[in-house]
Amino acid sequence: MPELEKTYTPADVESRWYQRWLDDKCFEADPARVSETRPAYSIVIPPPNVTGVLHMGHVLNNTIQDILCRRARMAGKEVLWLPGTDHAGLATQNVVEKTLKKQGLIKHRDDLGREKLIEKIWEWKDKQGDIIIDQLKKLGSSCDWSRQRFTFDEDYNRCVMRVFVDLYKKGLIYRGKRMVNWCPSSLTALSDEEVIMKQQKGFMYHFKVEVVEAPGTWLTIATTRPETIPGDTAVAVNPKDPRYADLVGKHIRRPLPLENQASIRIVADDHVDFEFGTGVLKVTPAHDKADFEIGQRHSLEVIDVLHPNGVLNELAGKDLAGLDRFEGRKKAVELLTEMGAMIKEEPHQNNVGYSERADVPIEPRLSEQWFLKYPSVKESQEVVANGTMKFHPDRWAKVYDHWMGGLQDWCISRQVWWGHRVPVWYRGEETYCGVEAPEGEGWEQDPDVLDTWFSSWLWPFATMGWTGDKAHDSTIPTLRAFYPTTDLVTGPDIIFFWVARMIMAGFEWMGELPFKNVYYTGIIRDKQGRKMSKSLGNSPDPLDLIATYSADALRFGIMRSAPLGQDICFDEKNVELGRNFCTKLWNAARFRQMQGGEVETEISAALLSSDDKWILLRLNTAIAEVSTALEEYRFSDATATLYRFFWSEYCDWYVEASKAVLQGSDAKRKENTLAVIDFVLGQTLRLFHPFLPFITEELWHGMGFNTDLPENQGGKSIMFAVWPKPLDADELAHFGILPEDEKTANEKYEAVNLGRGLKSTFNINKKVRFVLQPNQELPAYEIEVLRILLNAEPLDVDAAFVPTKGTPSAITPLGTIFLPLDGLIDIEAERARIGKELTKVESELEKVTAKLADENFTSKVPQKVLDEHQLRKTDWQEKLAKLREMMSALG
RNA sequence: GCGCGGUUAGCUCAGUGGUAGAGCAUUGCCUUCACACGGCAAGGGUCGCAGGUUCGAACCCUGCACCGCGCACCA
Repeated sequence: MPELEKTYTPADVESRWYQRWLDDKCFEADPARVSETRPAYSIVIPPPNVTGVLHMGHVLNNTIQDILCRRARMAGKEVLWLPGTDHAGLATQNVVEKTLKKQGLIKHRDDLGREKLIEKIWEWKDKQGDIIIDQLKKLGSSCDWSRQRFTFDEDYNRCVMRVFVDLYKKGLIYRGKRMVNWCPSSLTALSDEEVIMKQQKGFMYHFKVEVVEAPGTWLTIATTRPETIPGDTAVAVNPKDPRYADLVGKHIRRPLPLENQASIRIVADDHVDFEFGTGVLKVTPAHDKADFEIGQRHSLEVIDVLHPNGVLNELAGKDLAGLDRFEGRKKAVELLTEMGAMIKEEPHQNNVGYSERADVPIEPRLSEQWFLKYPSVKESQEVVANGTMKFHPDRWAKVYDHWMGGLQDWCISRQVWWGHRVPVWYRGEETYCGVEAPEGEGWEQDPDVLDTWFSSWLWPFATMGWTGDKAHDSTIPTLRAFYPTTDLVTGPDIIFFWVARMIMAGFEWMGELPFKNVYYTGIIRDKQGRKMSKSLGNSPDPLDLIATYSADALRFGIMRSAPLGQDICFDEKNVELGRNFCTKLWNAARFRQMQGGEVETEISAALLSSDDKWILLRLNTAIAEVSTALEEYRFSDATATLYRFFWSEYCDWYVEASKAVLQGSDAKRKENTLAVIDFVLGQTLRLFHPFLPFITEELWHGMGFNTDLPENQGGKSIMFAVWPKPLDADELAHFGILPEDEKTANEKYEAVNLGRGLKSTFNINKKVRFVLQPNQELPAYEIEVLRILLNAEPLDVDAAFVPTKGTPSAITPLGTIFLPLDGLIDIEAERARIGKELTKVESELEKVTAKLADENFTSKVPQKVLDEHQLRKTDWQEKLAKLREMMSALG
């Protein structure tokens, strides 16, 4: 056995092992190895943006995926974790444009033009695009890097084109002039999902307009957007509103623009809520979705008063033209006030749609865009509703179902340059849609590119070689072996953007669901409960954390604080705890090494102590708990079990107890104890490996646990060692372990706790004499363990012990423990201590006695509960009697 | 407005009907030959509020409050 360094140096160890795993191709999946006895397990990574930098969300998400993959490998599965990055259309173009502007190379993208800018972005991608990939490697991610994909690779682009053409031919993709969400900052259309509603504090402006046919009659209109008045082409009232019934069909004079105070119609429309505002709605078909629809119903003119960038145009009139929309609003109020039309402005809270990325209010805008009617909706909705595909936690299924039930056509075209270009060409009146450009002269391709998510939704199969040719695809080994994938791990914030669409795409082009389980992580928040974000600067840099605490520590820390489906309150303390845990593991291994070299013998049933049996039973429990927790995606429960088992049970109790043998003179027993330790440590390292891949690998080899194992079962790497199984009934019988063996040791440990309590109460911090008045026969071994755990010197066992008056004592399952204080007895202190305990026991006894005396209780309760209470009562009674005895002994 | 989640020790959270738990933090003691990134011990909670069901409720039901999120939305 090589000797372990005194201190663990994770930085060296982690980079060394990661390189070794890569060199040995440990992460590479081979479809040919998949068989009935070696099932496939696959995950596709949620591709991070190429512009991305690793943040805590990635850490959480990828640690979970890595745990699932590593656990699957140890369970003997052929594992594919398929990695890659997303070209992230607009986001990436913005980043590169900004960089170029900063470098002073361009003032505007038009300085470069489409081709050149795309070239620049590719250059940037080739240089910077792998940063996040390298960061994922630092975390220990066991992805099959030989299969790394990019959503804008040539192959992938072809997939996107095929899908577009297919949908176009099916009539599901169409082009149309519609009201869309327009981002005046990015100058592109957005999908509904990219618009986030934000509450705004603004003003409601009330202004009056005169009825043309009845001079002197005025209507009051309430609006939040007076700058759009020049675009008004009607006012609307509810047909059932008696106040205005006689005005319908008449006209009012539109106050703006001043040079064109047109007369516009008063129409009746059900959309108008007569309880809101004044019950009179100004209708601006060009700048409001609902108004546009009213306009359609009443054949109103559409007057667009805004430039695409949100600046008012000449149709807004000479006073407003050239002003930004918000400046224009102020100006419009001024103008209305000057002409005496403004009645009042009152503070008003409303919700305004913002562009998710640019964080500016979007404009509803009439424009020509490409739309998609979602395919395979029914199957996709059903597969989740009927539980064939499982969501964890399952409450997200409801959210999904609700969205799927109210699908709106998806605006898929974007007016940016970086992305998959719409595969449609025009020549005069002709339109051509195809994967390749059409033959012949004079064709011009549609300038738009596709929404990034229009490529991401193909990720599970486009990354596996899909071509769309069914006959061919069915022969592709990767697709055959690994599609559908097993688990998807992602955030609930992209359930509509990505998950739902992938499900539909899966059914549409593979005829099958893309994954069987979806695990939704929580959202990482800081200590104050705020979402972690760049702008708040409250997100720690994971790489700093790795540098300070190690990747293992970061993984363990984040898993420990990530309960199923709950947001995560991140605290660096958890990472520190992870680091401490690794140190503990390292030292526990060193302790084993210091006890001697390799053990040749098997564990001998005859030589097992009660402590050995206890730890083997606790290990059994831990294995079962961790395995179940992982199956149910309860990662924080799994780490809690590991922590408890290893730190409290193994280190604090078992290792300390085993010192009785290890420091003793019986070589055979010592050998046997070491064999138990090796067994437990070996199993423990396996259990830990998915969570702490690096230190477990280092110790696996450092302790020589790999030496006698076959190459592919732990000889080469712990990641292929067999996942532990609890000892079954036969094995337990073989070792002579009975369930009650746990109790024997537990009683001993309880006695220790009570003895230590005495010491602490009386402020004894040296080795000191204890006397045990046993209530049963105790083997010498047990006494020695007791002595060591109590740190007693000596521990006398004396059934006939007569304590000096006032000697502190404790009633334990093994008998009464005395702490003789030879002349230092503080009778008052002891009386106070016993008095306190008496009070507690009396009150407990009272409670349980009262319950048992209540016929209402005894007649209705199951026998089991009754027995429990009866037993408890006896226990308290015994304890009470002893305590009284002790009290009276004090005089 | 509709829906979802949360409310348990100072903090982060377990705990789905039968004696209120863990880790961290705090306090005290201990540098004992694996580990001070450690050991041992102690203090600390009317389980958000009000009703109800039950022999018995942190847990089940109803209502309410507060925090967070999602969807929808009226100018």
